[in-house]
Amino acid sequence: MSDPQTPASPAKVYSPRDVELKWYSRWERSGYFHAVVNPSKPAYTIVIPPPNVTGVLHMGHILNNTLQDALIRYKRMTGFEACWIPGMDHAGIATQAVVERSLSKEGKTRHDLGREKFIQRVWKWKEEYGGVIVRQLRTLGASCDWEREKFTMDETLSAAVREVFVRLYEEGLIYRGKYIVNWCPKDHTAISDDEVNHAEQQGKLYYIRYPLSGPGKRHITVATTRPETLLGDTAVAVNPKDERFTPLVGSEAILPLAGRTIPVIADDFVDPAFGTGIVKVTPAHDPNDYWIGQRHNLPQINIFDVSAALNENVPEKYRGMDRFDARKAVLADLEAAGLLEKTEDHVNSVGRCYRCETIIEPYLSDQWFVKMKPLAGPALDVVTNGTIRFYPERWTKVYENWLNNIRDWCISRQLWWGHRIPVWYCVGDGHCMLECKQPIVSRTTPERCPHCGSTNLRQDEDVLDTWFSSWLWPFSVHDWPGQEATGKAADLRYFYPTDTLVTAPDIIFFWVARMIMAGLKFAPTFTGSSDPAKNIPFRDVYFTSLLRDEKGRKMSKSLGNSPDPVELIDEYGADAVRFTMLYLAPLGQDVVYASEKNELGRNFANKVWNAGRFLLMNRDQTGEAPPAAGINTDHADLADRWILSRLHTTLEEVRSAVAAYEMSRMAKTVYDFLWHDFCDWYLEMIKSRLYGDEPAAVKKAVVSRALGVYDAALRLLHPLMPFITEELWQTIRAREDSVTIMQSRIPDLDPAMIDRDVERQMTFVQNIIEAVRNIRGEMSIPPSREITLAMKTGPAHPPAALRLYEGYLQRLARVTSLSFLDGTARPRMAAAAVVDGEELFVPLEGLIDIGLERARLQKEIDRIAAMLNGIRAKLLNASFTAKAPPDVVAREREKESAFETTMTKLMRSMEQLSDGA
RNA sequence: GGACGCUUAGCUCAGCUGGUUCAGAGCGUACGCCUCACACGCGUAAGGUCGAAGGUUCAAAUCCUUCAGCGUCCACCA
Repeated sequence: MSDPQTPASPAKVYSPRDVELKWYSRWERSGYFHAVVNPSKPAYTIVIPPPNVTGVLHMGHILNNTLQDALIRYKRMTGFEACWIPGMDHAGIATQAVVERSLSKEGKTRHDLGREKFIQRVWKWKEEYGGVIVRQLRTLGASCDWEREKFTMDETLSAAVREVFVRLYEEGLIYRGKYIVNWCPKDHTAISDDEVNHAEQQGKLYYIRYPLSGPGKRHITVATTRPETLLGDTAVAVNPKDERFTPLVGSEAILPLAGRTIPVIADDFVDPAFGTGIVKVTPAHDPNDYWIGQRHNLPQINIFDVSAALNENVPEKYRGMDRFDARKAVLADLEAAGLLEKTEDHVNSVGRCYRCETIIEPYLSDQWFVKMKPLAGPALDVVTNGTIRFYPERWTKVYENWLNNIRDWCISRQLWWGHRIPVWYCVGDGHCMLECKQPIVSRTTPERCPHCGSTNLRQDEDVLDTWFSSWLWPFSVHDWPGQEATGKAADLRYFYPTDTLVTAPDIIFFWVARMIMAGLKFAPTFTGSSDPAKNIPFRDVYFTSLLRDEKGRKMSKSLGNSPDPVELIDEYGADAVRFTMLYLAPLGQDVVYASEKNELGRNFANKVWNAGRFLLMNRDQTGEAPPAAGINTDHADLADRWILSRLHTTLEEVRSAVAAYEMSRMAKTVYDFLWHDFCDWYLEMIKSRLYGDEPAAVKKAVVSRALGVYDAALRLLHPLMPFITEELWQTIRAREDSVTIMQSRIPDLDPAMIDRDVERQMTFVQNIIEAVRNIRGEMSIPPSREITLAMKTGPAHPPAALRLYEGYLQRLARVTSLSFLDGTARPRMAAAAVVDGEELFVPLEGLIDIGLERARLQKEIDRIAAMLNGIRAKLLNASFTAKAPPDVVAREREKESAFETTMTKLMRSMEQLSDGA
C-alpha cells in the first residue's frame, strides 16, 4: 500500500494494527500506566467496575472502558496523577457454573470432588482460562495501572470481607433469619433468581371456600393455583380499600382440612380485581405471602421437607405425599367437603431449575442478612445533597426510590466458590453450655469454642454474595484493613476517594448504592474523618448509555446481536472503535450501534494520518522542525492567527465538555477542529504560501507553525485515539526514548489567543470562497476552466485588505486573478453573489448560458426575500416592537437593513443579466 | 401496575435555561473532480409544516397539559 513515488514516506492508508500492537507493550513495559503517591499533584482515580473472571469483552465493556480511559488519559495530560485500578470479580455463581459444566463432561459433580478439591479446581480454571477480558482490555488501549490489579478472592480482599462481616455482626447489623429462596427439590439446593427459568404454562385456578368462624354458615372464597399449600396458610387477606370485604377484617376463618382458625387481614398487596379479591396467605411457601407475613407478624408454617414432600406439620393422612400428589388429595377432599366452588383455566408463569427442569419450590430456609435501613440513610443523604453527583442526574430519582424502600440484604449463598461465611458453630464434646448455641463470628478460624472449650467446630457451609466483596472494592484494592502492614496506607489516603465511577445503570442497586454505604460506614477507619465528603467512595457517577442494534433491540449476550469487539478492533483498529463509540454515545442517551459505523472512526484516523504525511513531506522539504515548546508565530498572517484562535476555542470547548462528562461533544469538537478547520481550510491555505515564491525563512516558519498546531491537536486527540496519536507525535519530531505523548501536557487554554475579529474576517474570506465554488458547481464550470473574480466592496473591506488574501482565493476558489470594480461599473455578463453586503462577480463571457445563472440568482433572491418577509412581518407587529426587549428589536432592524442591501444588489445583478442578454 | 426516557432530513443523531449559526451535522443520494496529504478523499446540491392536539407568550423544535407510538428499569401474574 505504500506510495511508489516516495517509498520512504509513510503509507497513504493508515494501517492501525501494526501501530497499535507496537505501542501498548512499550507503554506497559515503560511503566507509564503506574501511578504513585505524588504530593505535588492532585490524584485522579477511577476503579474499574471489576468484570467477571469468566467474562469476555462485549460492546458494553468497549463503551465503558473507552470512557474511562479517555477520562484517565485526559486527566493524566492535564496535571493529575491519574490512577486507574483494574481487577476482576470472582463471580460466584457464574464461575462455579462454568467449572461444574466442565466437570459434568467428565461425568462428575462437585460433590464427587468434595469442597476442597472443587475449589482447587476453580482456582486452576481461573489461572488457565480466567481473565480473558483483562488481556482484551489491553488491545483496546486501556491505560490501567496493572501493577495494582486485584481479584476479589485475593487474600487482602478476603480479609476486608471478613473484617466487614465481623464488624457488622458485632454492631448487630448482620443477623440470621428465615428467608424464601428458590429451592430445587431434586438437587436439594437453593438457586438464585437468575438460575430460574420462567415459562408460561397452562394451569388451573381453584376457588376454595373457607368457612368463617362464628354463628351462621357464612364462608369466603379464595382463588389459588396451589391448593396443597393451604395446609400452611396462616391468614386470609383482602385489600384494605375493598369495601366488599373490609367488614370481615379482624374476623376469623376456619382453614379447611386442617381445622385451624386463621385471621382475616388487610394488605395492599391484594388485587381486588383478581380472582375473588381474597387471598390465602402461606408465608412459608410463597415470596409475596412471606412479605405479607412479615408485615402482619404471621406465623410461618413449613409443610414441606427438602424433597417437597409433606412433613409432620400437616394432618397425618397427607404426610409423606409428594407435593403434586398432595394437590390431588387435597382437591379431592375439598370436593368431598363441598368446599371446592369451581375450577378455571389459568395461564401462569412457572419457574424451573435451569439444570434439572424440576419445578422450583419457594422454600423457607436459614440465611444471613444485613440490616439495610441504618446504612441506607447516610447513603441517601450524600446523593440528595450533591456530595455525590450522578450523570445524567435523573438516576438520582431511581436511587432514592430504591433506598427509601430498601429491604434487608440476603448475603448468604449456597455455593462453594466465594468467601465462606466467617461463622462457626460449636458441635460440642459433652460440656456444652447454653451459650454454645451462639454462632462464633471471627476474623480468623477459631481453635476452640469460647464457652465450652470444645475444638469440635463446624464452619457455616454457605458463602457470601459476590457483591459482599464488590461493595468494598474502592478501598479494599488498597489492602484495607491491612494497609499499614502492606505499606499501602499512604496510597489509601492519597487515592481514596476515587473521582469518577463509570458504570451501567442496571447495577445501581447491586453495586453503586452498596459501595456508597460501605464507604460511609468503613472509610472513617482510615480517613479518620466523619465528613461524608471524605468517606464517599467516589464523587461522580457516570451512567453509560444503553447499546441497541439496528432494530432497536438491546444488545445482549442472549440475543446474540452484539458484534464481537475483538473482530471490530481487528478490522477497524482500536482507535477507530474507541473514537466511534465516544462519538456516538452522548451522555444519557441510548446508542444505536452497527459495525459499519466504525468507518467514521477509521476514516478520521486516516485523515489525521494523512495530514501528518503532508506536514512531514513539507518538513523534509523545508528542513524545518517545530520549536521545542510552543508554537512559532513568525510571519503569521490571517490564516495563522485564525487557526490559533480556533485551537484555543477548541480547547475551551473540550474543557467544558469533559467537565460535564459530555465525551461525545468532546469527540465531535476535536473531530471538527482537525478535519474542517485544520485540514479543509488551514492546510489548504498554507499551501498557497508553501508552494508560492515566499522566502525560505517564511516557508520554514509556516511549516513549523503548522507542525506546532498539529502537535497540540494530537495531544488533544490522544485520550480518544491513543495509538495513532502516539505514533504521529513520535514521528513529526525526534523525541527522546523515554518520552511519550501520554505523559505530555494538553496545551493550557489561553483566552487571549481567541480573537473574534480574526474569526469574523476569516469567515468573510471563507464565504467568498464558498460563493465562488457555488457558482462553479451550479453553473457546471469544469475545475480545469480558468475563471477570474471581480469584487465591488465598501469601506468595511477595502481592496488593500482583500489583496492580502488573494493567494487563498486563487488556491481555494481556483480563480486566476482578483480585480476590483469602481463606481457604478458592473460586468456585463457575470455570475453574481453578495457576501456580507459586498458584491462579487465571476465574468461568464462565452462560458455558459444565461438562463442557468438567472435561475441560480433567482433562487438566492427568493431565499433572501423569504427571510426579509419574515422579519418585516415581525417588525410590523405592534405588540412585538412594544413588548420584545429593545435589543431584540434592534437586532431585527439591523437584519432587515442588511437583507435589504443584499436584495438590492442581487436585483441589480439580475437586471444587468437581462440587459446583457 | 409504578418510575424514567425517547419521537427533528431516507438512516443515525446535535440543537443547554424560549428571539444571531434556527431549522443543523454525519451517513446515504445526485452532480462534478484520481487538484503535487488523503477516493477511508475534495467540491457543490437536493431533502424536514421539528410525533399528534391543545395551551402559555409579542415570539415555541425549545416551556405546560393531554394523547399516540417506541424503549429501559422496578414491581407483579395468588
